[in-house]
Amino acid sequence: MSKKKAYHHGDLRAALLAEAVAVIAEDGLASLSLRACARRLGVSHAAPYRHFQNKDAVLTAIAGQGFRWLVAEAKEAMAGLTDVGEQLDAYGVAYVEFALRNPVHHRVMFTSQLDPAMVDNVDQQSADTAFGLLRQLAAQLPGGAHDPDAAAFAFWSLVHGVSMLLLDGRVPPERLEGEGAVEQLVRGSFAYWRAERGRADG
Amino acid sequence: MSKKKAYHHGDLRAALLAEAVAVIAEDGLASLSLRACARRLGVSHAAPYRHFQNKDAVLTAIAGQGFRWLVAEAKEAMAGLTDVGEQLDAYGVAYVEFALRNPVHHRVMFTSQLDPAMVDNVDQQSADTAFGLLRQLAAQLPGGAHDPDAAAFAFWSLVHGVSMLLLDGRVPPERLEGEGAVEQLVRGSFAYWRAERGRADG
DNA sequence: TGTACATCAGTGAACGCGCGTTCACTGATGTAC
DNA sequence: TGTACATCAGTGAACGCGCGTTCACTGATGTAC
Repeated sequence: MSKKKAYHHGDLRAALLAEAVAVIAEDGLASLSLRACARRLGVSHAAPYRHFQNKDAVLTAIAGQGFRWLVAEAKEAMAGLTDVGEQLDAYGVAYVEFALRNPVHHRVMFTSQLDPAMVDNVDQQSADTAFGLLRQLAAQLPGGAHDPDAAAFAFWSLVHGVSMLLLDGRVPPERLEGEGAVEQLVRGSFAYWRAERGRADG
Repeated sequence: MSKKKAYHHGDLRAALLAEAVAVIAEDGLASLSLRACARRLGVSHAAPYRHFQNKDAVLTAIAGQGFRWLVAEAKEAMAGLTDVGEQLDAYGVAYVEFALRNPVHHRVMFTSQLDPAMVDNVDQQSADTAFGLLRQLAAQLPGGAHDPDAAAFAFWSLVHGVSMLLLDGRVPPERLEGEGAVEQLVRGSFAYWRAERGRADG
């Protein structure tokens, strides 16, 4: 049954995105090719062009998907929390967990040079939302002596840095295993900095 | 005079590294090719193979060069400072400034998947030194309630994150202009976190 | 200072390759009546 | 329920391309005596 090949794929667009992510995970961004994706999906190498304008459009779509997922997961992580500080921290943990769970998306979102002309409106909005959320939370922080932009920037920097270092394997893998290990690591980084108060320069 | 083409280039190895960096800066990592570098240097496309085993070796050499530069610059930035906290902060500022001054190196050092077999010993040492320095400083921090590894990790995360976000253009360029602007931004991030003490979770 | 020779850093032709993209096409699907 | 037709999502051949890498070669350079 499942052997019988339908002429139409069903959802080639989604399948291509997933396959591209898989290829990148296996062989690296540099060796991604639409032809290889098509081949792996048992479809002709011209088929992808029914769904994407070109190769760059596939990468851009992956980035967009990543931003949408990230926003959804961050919101879910914050749901139910009322304290702004706790919400911020939960966002941070969700951010790092998202990156670890979707390393290819994270890579494509942040470290590949995407053609801005290719970016879809909805995706751009999600990207803006991801940062906007942060900025909004920062603005609500009590004792708000901070410029919200600066605070959002500093916060994002830390969680982004934690993500990158973890993805780059700069932390022994055994420290990432087990329930809540990542969360602890992230919260540990927060704690480190907060405990640093009162040092030299103010 | 300078028009007369010498059969021997002089220092093709160094020239190739520089040219590769220039190509990546212009067209992105994906479109780096040794043939293009050779062409731009007015040398046959086989010439690079006198100096590098293959294309990957060029990238690895760029990463190695980056780590050596980073270590040198960090050390210079810390020279003369006696307070460990100040040294750490100076390291952090130097780190970000290095990244902004050498965006391609930073990218290659951290976001390209390099073949570990390719990494030269000296370069590996420099990479280890870059983190080792940090760890060593962290260990000397007064009031050392922290695990030095965790502290080094948290510190590195923040400066790495700041670098990545700046390189990705997530901060309006006008805020990076002018003497000391970057330093202020980095120190501002430190300050944000340090001021965060006493929040919710401990 | 001169010569012989080893070594080094280039050359240019050739290999085989997979890629992105376009095109005219055809089979499948959905819709109006 | 059946038919006609538009539209959609595939196919496969073909294009032109630049790439990485190897090879046998040659011109330049350095060294020993």
